[in-house]
Amino acid sequence: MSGKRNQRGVGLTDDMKQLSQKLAPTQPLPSRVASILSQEISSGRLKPGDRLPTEHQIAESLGISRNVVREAIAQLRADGLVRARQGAGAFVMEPEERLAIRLDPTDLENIEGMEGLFELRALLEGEAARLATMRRTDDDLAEISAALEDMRGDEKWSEGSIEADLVFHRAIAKATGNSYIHTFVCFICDQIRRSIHMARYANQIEQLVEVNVGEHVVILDALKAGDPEAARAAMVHHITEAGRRIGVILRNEQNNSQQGIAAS
Amino acid sequence: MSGKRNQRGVGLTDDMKQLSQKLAPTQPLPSRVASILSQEISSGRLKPGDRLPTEHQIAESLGISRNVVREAIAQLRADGLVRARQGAGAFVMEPEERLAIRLDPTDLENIEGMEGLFELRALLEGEAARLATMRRTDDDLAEISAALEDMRGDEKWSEGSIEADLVFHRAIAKATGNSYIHTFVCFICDQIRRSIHMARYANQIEQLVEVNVGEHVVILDALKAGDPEAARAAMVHHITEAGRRIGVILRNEQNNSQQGIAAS
DNA sequence: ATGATTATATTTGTCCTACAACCCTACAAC
DNA sequence: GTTGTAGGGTTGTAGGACAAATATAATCAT
Repeated sequence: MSGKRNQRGVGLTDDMKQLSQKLAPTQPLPSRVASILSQEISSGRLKPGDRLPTEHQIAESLGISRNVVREAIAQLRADGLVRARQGAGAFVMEPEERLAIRLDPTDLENIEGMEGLFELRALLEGEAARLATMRRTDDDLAEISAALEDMRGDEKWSEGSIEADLVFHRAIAKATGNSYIHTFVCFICDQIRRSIHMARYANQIEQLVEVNVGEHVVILDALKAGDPEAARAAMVHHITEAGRRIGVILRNEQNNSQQGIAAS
Repeated sequence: MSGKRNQRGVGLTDDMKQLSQKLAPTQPLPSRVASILSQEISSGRLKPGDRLPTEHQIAESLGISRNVVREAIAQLRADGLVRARQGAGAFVMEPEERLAIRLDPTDLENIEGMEGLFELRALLEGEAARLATMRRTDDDLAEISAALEDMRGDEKWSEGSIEADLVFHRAIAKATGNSYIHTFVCFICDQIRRSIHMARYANQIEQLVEVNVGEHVVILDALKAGDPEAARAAMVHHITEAGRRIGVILRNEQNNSQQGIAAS
C-alpha cells in the first residue's frame, strides 16, 4: 500500500531524494535518511543551532514513516550531531560537541584522501613505535615477534599474511600501554585496509613481500635494541614505502632528516 | 559590557548549559539501551559473530517498547558495531569493521584516562606543529596570531580566553594542510575540554594564564622562525605543562631530551 | 535413504495510531 | 510587572499490524 505520494516537499529539498538513491540503493532505509540529514549538516545548509524539520515533516516529505525518521535521528544523536529536546525539536549541535569520529568512505576513494590518511598513520605509528620501545613488556615483544613470524610463515603473502601484518602494527600500538593510541592506530589501519581491499589490492605485489617483511624486521630489531628513535624512523620509513607501493606518495619533509634512519 | 558584570543570576546563559548537562538525571531511553548493548559487546559477553537477542526479547526483558530497542540498535548499527539482517537477526561485527571512534566519557573521569589522552594529544599536536611550520600559508599564520591576541586580549582568562586557546591549537592543526590531522586534533581537544569543564576546571589557575600565554608565544615564534623541531618541542612542552596544571602528569620519557626545548 | 521442494515459524523492516511528557507562546489574573 | 494557566505543537514511548527475508522443519520425488 502507499499513500506515499509526496507532492509538497515540506522541509527538505528535492536534490536529497536523488542523493538518497545515489548513495546506496541497498542500504537500510534509516541509514539512508541519516546520510541525507548528516549531509545537510556537513554541507552547511543546516548550521549549528538550527532546528531540524519536525519528524512529521521529514517523514511526509520523504514519503516514509515517522519511525524510520526517528531511527535516522537516533544515529545522528549518537554521534553528537544533533540534540533532540522533547517538545522543542531536534537541533544541530556545535562541532565541538561531536563525540564520535567517522570518516567519510568517499574521501578515501581518491589518492589525496589516502595520502592524508597515510601521513597521519605515519605520524601516529612512528610515535607509537618510539613509545613502545621504551615501555614494552616481554609479552608485548613476544606478540610482535609472533606476528612477524606469521607474516613470512606458511601462508606467504596471501590473505593471512596481510592479516598478520596488521597484527604486527596493532601489537606495537598496544605495547605503548596507552589504550587511546591503540584505539586510534587500529581504527586508521582498518580504514586503510578496507579502502585498499575495495580498490585495487593484490595487483603486482608478489615478490615485494620480502621487502615488506624486511622493513618489519628493521622495526623489530630497533625495538629489541631499545633505540626509540631508530624504531620511530624505521616505522615511518616502512609506512612511507608501503604507501608508495600502492601509489600513495607522502611529502618527504618527513622528519627523518635528523639522524637515526641510517641506523640498523 | 561584560567586564565584571556577572555577579550571580545575570549571566545565566553559560551557567545554564553546564547545569542542564550536570543535572540531566536520565539520558534518553534508547541511548541507555544502546549503552547496555554496547557494553555487552565491549565486555566480551557478546563476541563478534554472535547474534543479539531478538528485539522482542530485549524489549520484554527490559520492559520497554520494541520501538526503543530499534532506535538503540540503529545507533549501534551506525557505529558498525552490529549488522542486522532481515529475517535472521542482529550480529556483532568484527572489530575491524567498526567505522567510528567513540570515546567512553567515563574513561575520562579518572586521572589515568586523562593522562592517556594528554599523551596522545601531545604526540599528535607536536607533530602537527612540526608539519605546520613547514607548510603554513600566510593566512594560517595570521589566524594563529589572531588567536593568540584573543588569548591575552580583552577577556583575560575567562571563558572567551580558553576558547581562543582552542582556536590557536585548531588553527595549527589546520595549517598542516591535512584534514585528517585537523579532524583528529579537534576531536581530542574537545574531549579534553569537555572533561575539564565537567570535572574541576577553574580552580586556582588565575595568574598562570600568563605562563600559559607565554608557552603559546614560544610555539608561535618557532613557527615564524621556520624551525620545525623547535615548534614541535614547544608544543609538546606546552601540552605537558598544561596537563600538569590540572593534575595530569605525563611520563617524561617524552623525547624532548634531544634539544630544542631550551630555545627562545 | 537422500536430495530437492514446499510449508511454517521466526525475525527484522516499515507502517500506523495513540497517548504521555515537555516546550513554547499567548493570554488572563493578581 | 509578575505569576498562573491554557492551548497547540513536538518529541518520547507504547503497542499492534503486516510485509519481506531468513532459517528450520516437513514433505515429496527419486
